[in-house]
Order: sequence, then structure tokens, then C-alpha cells
Amino acid sequence: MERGQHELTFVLDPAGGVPFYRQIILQVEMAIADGRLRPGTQLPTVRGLAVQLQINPNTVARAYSELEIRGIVTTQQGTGTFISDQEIELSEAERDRVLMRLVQSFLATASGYGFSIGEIIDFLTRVEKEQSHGEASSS
Amino acid sequence: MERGQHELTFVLDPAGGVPFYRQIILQVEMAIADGRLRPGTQLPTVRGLAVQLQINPNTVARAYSELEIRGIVTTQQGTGTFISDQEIELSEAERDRVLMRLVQSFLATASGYGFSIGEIIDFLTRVEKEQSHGEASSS
Amino acid sequence: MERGQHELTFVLDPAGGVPFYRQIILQVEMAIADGRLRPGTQLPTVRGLAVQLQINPNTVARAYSELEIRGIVTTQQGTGTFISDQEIELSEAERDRVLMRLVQSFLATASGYGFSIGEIIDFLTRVEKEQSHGEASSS
Amino acid sequence: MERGQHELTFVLDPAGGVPFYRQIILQVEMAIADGRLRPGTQLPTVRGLAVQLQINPNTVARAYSELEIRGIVTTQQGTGTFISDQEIELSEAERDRVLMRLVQSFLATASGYGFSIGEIIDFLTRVEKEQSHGEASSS
DNA sequence: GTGGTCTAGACCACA
DNA sequence: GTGGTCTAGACCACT
Repeated sequence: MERGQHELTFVLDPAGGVPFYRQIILQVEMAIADGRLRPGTQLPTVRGLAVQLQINPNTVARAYSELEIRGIVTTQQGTGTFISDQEIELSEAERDRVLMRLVQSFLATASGYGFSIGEIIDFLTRVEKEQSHGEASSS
Repeated sequence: MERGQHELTFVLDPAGGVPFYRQIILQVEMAIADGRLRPGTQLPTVRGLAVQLQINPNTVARAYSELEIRGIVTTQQGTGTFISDQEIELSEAERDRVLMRLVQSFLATASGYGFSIGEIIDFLTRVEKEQSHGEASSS
Repeated sequence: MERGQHELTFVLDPAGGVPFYRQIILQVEMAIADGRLRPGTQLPTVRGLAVQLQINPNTVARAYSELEIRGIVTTQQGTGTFISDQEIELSEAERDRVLMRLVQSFLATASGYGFSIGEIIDFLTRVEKEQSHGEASSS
Repeated sequence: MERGQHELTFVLDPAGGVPFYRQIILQVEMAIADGRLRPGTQLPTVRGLAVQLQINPNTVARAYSELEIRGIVTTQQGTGTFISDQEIELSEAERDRVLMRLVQSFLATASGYGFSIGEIIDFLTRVEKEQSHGEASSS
């Protein structure tokens, strides 16, 4: 039985114009979002991932460094890079306000492309199902 | 689930790395595929849209010129830019890819604040209800 | 009459072990903190500052890029780098909590070095005076 | 304004780029200059301090060894590390430089959240009052 | 002209 | 072994 969503393998798409370092960042973020990467987990070493992805170590370092600035990972000189504890403690009210702002800006963008809220909800629901599916089948 | 919007409003997202001119192109294309923009309709003037979006007129001009090269719009010197008769086909997969990109970057941000997909869906559902209420009473 | 604090000139100290890019970041932050740099102001161009400081453009770019990730500056492709509008709107209660956290961690560190709160207040008061002095004398 | 603290507690700041071993060295030096650490006093064991600070024992060892090289502490095999008789002079300017560095990085962060120096001073003054109250009642 | 990305490679600092 | 900094230089994309 494959372990599915629980393994983290980075894949780069040279086409599409999305820069490598941004692809790495996105994949780390998504992996955290759906639970494949948990706080404390060590990321691949800069050099290791560079070899695996066949790219320059600087490019990996850049991705990791941006993740660190955003507080998503923590890096310890000479030790490695780890997923942070992610404690953005916000009060309930504050959380709602933040979510409101995020959603509003997202909806504005999405509706510029002609997507309706209903469509977006459908899409998210599908994504959610896939996620829980992955978790359920891998245990 | 019903699709699309009834008005055409350009929205630029400075983040995400997608260049402005490409965002404009995509939004025009999707609006045509959508039926929000019909053949013969005039697009905003270069200068007008530039002011509205707070960007350099050259950027708008570049988007329009690329749209013209693709045969999607026609420019009439001194008159304006108009949607041509050209059909635009956007497969469901195409649309999904765009939505996927939008949703991914949104989810990445939101999960950084500790919001789960479920939570976001709930929130969106609430927003949707409010909206349909608003529409119902205003029609 | 010299304009004093109102001019922004970057100075790098090769000694001291503080990396160049961090020195640049610090100087931008301090300039914002004491009002020499206001929202909307354009920073020197990457290449321009690199020449002026006699360092590699990449190093300046790195500093700017970190400032952008932190939301302190905004960069527009092909246009330049600008001080952001800095709208971190927080409720009063939230503000207090954030300040409390910042101060606590700062005090913990400072007291590790043997500084008392009184000493720190004295120091800050001196800094504040110098700032208002600068502003007053330059008008 | 009275100076210093009565207890010696090491505090590490992972941010700011100052390596751990150097932070430890500085804190020991300042504690000696301060009178919080007197000749003959035993420092925490390498292993003990490492556990307490949640860092690698090698890092503590490196700090101690550098302190020994400078003649500031003496290591007695199998017994421990002790403060030597060596006087440490820290000029006012020296102290100020350290405080300046601490305050600068703190102000940069705080001003990023929109806090002014005045506000911070007010807050610190309140904290100071509470502390002296606490001390008064507990003595 | 502006900034962005990536490479190659050197050298350093930390654990 | 780990990550961090800096350089030099190429090439691209946007305004």
C-alpha cells in the first residue's frame, strides 16, 4: 500500500514560468497545510535537495530563507532547517477579521476571472475531500 | 452551480508573481469565454484602465497589443479597442487550472494563519448567503 | 544648515561581522522608524545603491527582497522599490498584546546582559530626544 | 538609575544573527563586569546549560573554551568551570554599544508594528512600576 | 531603464 | 556535516 500524501517529494516544473524557489516554497506550504509536514520536522538539507532537484544550492537556500523570513521554518546554523511551531496566536475576533480580509481579496481576484463563490466553494470542497481521503487511506 | 459574474471589473494582484499585463490578458480572455464580453464590445481605453488600475499605461498597452496579436481584440486607431468575433474556447480543465492556481496560493497564505479548509468553506458559505440575500432584496 | 537626519545615506561597516544585506535592512528600518523614509518614497535602485556602496547588486537585491517579504517595501517590476503603506491595523487590545510580547522578549534578552529596565528607559529617552531634535532643527 | 540584575540567567535570542556561543560569552563577560559573577563562582556545567538552553552541548563548550582562552574562566577537569580572578573592564561606551545594538533591533521590529518610541517608553515605565511594586511586597 | 532568476564557485561560521 | 554570505556574470521580464 502506497503511503500517498504522507511522503514529501519535491517536483519542479521547468515550464510554466514559476521560478524554482517559488515552487519549493509553495510545496512546503501546501505540505504543511495538509499535514504532511508537522512542526519540528526537518526539511531536506539545502545541498541534498539541490542534488535531488538538479539545481543550484543557492536556489534551494533562497527558498528556505524566504520561508524563514515568513516564520514558516526555523533554521539552526550547522544543524538544519525545521518546520516552525507556527504559533500565530490570534484572538477569535482578530482571526475573523484576518480571514475576512484574506477572503475578500481572494474573491475580488477570483471574480475578476469570472469565478463565482459557488464554484469556489465546490472546488474547495473537492480539495478537502481529497485531503481527508489521502489521510484515511494511508493509515 | 451557476457560473461567472455579470460585470467586468479588472482586479490586479501585485503578489503571486503574475505580471500585470498577463493578468489583464487572462481576465479579458476568460470574460469572453464566459460571455461577459461579447464581440464588438469596447474595452476600456488604455489610459482609462491604467488610471483605474493605478499602473503604467504601457502595461495596459502591452496587454492590449498582445491580445490583438492573438486576434482576440481589434484596435481601431483613434477609436478604441474592441472584442473581435473570434471564439474563445476554454475547456473545463483550462478553467480548473486557473482556479487551482488561485486557490493554491490563497490556501497557502490562509493556512499560514492557521485556517483550515473547512473553516474557509464555512466562511465562504456564509458570505455567499449574505450576497444572495442582498441580490434578492435589490432586484 | 545641514539637513541632518532627513537625508538617507547608506553606510556599510565591513568590520563587525554584520552582513552587508542586514546592515542595509537595518538602515532602511531605522530610517522608517524615525520618519526619514515615508510610505511611497522610492528607495535607491538596486544597481545604483550597489555602485554607491561598492558591492554586488545581488547583495542589495537580497536586502530589498527581504524587506519586501516582510512587507516593509513594495517592488514594482521595471519601476523600482518603494516604502509600503505599512498598514498593520490591529485592534487596541491586540496592539497591547503584541507590544507586551515584544517587550517581554526584549527585556529578557537585555536583562541577560545585565541591563535594568531603568537603564533601558533612560537610553530610549535619549534616543527619542535626538530624534525630535533632528526633526526640529531641520525645519 | 540603578544597574544590573541580581541573578544570572542566560537568555538566547535565535534571531538577530548573533551566534549562540557568542551570546553566552558576552553574557558571562557582562555579568562579571557587573558583579553578578564573582571570581571563583562556578558556571553551570556544559551539559546542564545545554539542556537548559535547548542547544547543542558543543555550542556551550565552545563558548566556555573561548572564555578560557581569554583567561576569563578556568576549567578544572572533572570539576567544572570557574570564574578566574581576571578583572573585566567594560567602559560605559562598551556597555552602551551593546545596549544600542539590542535597542536598535528591537525598535526596528516594534516600529514595524507601528509603535512609536514614546509609546514604548510609556509601556516600559508601566512595567517598571509593576515590578518595583512586586519586589517591594515580596521582600 | 527597472527588478528577477539562476548558476558557479569561493570562503566563512557553526555544531 | 550543516547553513550563511558574497561575488561575478548571464539571461529574462516588465515599464
